[in-house]
Amino acid sequence: MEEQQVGSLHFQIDFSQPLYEQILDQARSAIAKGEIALGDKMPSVRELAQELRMNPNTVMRAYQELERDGLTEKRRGQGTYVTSSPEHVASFRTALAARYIDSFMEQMESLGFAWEDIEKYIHQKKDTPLGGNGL
Amino acid sequence: MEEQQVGSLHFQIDFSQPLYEQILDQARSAIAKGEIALGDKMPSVRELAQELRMNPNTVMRAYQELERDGLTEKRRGQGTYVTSSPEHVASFRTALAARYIDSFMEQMESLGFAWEDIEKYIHQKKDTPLGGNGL
Amino acid sequence: MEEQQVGSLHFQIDFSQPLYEQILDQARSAIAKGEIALGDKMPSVRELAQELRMNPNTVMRAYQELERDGLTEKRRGQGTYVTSSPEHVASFRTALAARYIDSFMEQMESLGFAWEDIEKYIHQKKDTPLGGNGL
Amino acid sequence: MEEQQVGSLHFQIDFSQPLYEQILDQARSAIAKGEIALGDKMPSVRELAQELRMNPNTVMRAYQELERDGLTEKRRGQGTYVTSSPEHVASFRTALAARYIDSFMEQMESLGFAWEDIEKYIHQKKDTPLGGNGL
DNA sequence: GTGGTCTAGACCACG
DNA sequence: GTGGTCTAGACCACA
Repeated sequence: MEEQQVGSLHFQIDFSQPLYEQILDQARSAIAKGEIALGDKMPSVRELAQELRMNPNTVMRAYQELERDGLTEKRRGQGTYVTSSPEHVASFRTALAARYIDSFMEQMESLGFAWEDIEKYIHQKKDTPLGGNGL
Repeated sequence: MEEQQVGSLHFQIDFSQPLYEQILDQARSAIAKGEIALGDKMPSVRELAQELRMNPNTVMRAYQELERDGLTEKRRGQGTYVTSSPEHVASFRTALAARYIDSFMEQMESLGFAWEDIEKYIHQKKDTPLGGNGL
Repeated sequence: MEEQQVGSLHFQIDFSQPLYEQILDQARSAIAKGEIALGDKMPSVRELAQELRMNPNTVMRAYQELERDGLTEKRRGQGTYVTSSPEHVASFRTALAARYIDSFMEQMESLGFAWEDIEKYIHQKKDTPLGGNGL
Repeated sequence: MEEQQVGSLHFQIDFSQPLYEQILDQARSAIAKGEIALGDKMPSVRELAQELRMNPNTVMRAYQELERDGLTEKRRGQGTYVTSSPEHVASFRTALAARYIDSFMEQMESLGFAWEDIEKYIHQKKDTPLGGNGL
């Protein structure tokens, strides 16, 4: 469980998931939450790879995905920049949230939980761990 | 996207995930939802492999995980049976649901959504797909 | 977890071990502890198989082992009898105990525990579960 | 009865038990005893398979169990490493020892030996093999 | 290079 | 018949 600060970005890496995926998720999160400002320069692939002690290919793969997401853009000879379009970020955020929700609902449904069960759980929230009857 | 009925179990297999994982998930689901009754015999490894047109080893791997989950039990020379303990099933179900919920909440949090946002979404849901303002 | 009383013998069978092995172990135990008297008649293979709802072959296999152990003897046309020689039982008991002890010590040694650790544990016995420093 | 040195690990394989189980037991032992240091790299699946002249799948199965025990951790594309958490090792060691002890006590009890008999035996031990009177 | 998944097919123990 | 172990060898994802 490594923790690294690189510019305004903060990374926390372990070995339980693919490394490129962790970079990707955490960069997405930083952009979605505005922890790194629109239009800002991302660390270079090389720099980030060095800081995180990874192979540059691993970082590059994450950066490619970010660009495909529309969250970053490469500028020739200058590096990678966070998009300056708030719309891009917003639409990405809702699209990803939708995917998360769908997949979550599918999982819960496969265990026989209905919307109501989950809703009930959300109302209880952190106060009580999973109870007995249903959820 | 294959669909197969094997005894009281229904399988739908594609190539987007490991095969043994799909068998595992769908068998878990069938047991958790009571689609296959407690104490019932599961299809034999060979039979299921043949029906799903896959290698017996692949099916066996899924069956081993099911047993580790406490959802099934092997009887030498007789076959694989669903546990007859409702407690095992219930505790497995809540434990897995808890994992799903935690991981989902973490994902949503990483996009900057709070409990309230999700709650709000659930209240709208199904009627309206993902909206524009936040979620 | 089935429980069955057959004559003076008591069996408790589950599916976590080979069935013939459970019969064997429990019959050995009954003879070693004198729960069935020297010279007594054992249940017939058929009878025991019926009571335990097993294949007679399974029971037979256990009976063959018992005879190899010198704990029982077949009498033509009469059935299987517990040996009437206390020496046979005693020597079997010590030999088997020796095997158990050797194998146990090997296991504990493989985890880096020495005689002294085990001795210490035995002195504490059931009072305290496994503690922190060493054992 | 093969003997093989692989890195800092020593393996001794025969055909009396499943091969993967022997690898598992001996690797557990090496880790529990500190014969391989915390955080060290294990031999790769392929390397060990080649040295022990067995199929990589067989080695992999043992490695999967080791990871489930919390004794090792896989790092994608890098290899398998011994956990660097002494707590994991310690808790595994005591848990396994407890299982060994319980099962041993049950065996001895089934032969009619009590705690005191075993204690007595331990006090004699090594000097004298199994005696005649009781144990 | 690493581990992970999968297939095809053999042989074994158990009932 | 059941599940369990093992081999040989392919192909994939990740670093």
